[in-house]
Amino acid sequence: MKPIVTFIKEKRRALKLSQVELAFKSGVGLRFVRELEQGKTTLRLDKVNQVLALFGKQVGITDLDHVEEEEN
Amino acid sequence: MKPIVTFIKEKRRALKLSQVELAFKSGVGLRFVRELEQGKTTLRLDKVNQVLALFGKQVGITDLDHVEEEEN
DNA sequence: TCAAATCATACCCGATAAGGTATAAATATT
DNA sequence: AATATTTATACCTTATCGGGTATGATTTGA
Repeated sequence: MKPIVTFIKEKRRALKLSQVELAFKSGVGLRFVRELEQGKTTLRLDKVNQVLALFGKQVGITDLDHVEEEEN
Repeated sequence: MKPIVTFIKEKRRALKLSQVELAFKSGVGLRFVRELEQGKTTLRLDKVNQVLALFGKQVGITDLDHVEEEEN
């Protein structure tokens, strides 16, 4: 399972968006996008979803990665 | 995809835990467990993970449910 | 190599999440 | 039915998230 952090970074760059643009398009603050991409763990769920929605994703339940199988 | 809310409620009851016990075992406040099970969307990510960890789960990326296929 | 764009870090402020607790409502147990 | 357990609602306080912004670092590209 790919961490949210890396998913967002990859997806954003794939779409050639800057953090500023991503912030604007998703309606969150720039600060938030930065903290998000830097792996801050105390973010608010709804804000994270707000960003993920831009990529057709949302937060959901996944297995706890102990050893980690990969995919995607 | 099962919403986090329902997953937690189901899992907790399956393990015959009260909200109080769940709160204690996961190390979050009782209030948090309540708000979590009532679908509050502004919760902090790390706290949600703290609870999910008890069930071997964590928060991750899932598809946005438009029409919703079921499973599980 | 220099300039421009992008990103990281740090500060302040207002809003609110989280915890604690108390009480009421609802469920379960006897 | 009466009681005990569990859950919901409400109030208060503290800590901090999120936004804004400014500055410095890093990356990109001309």
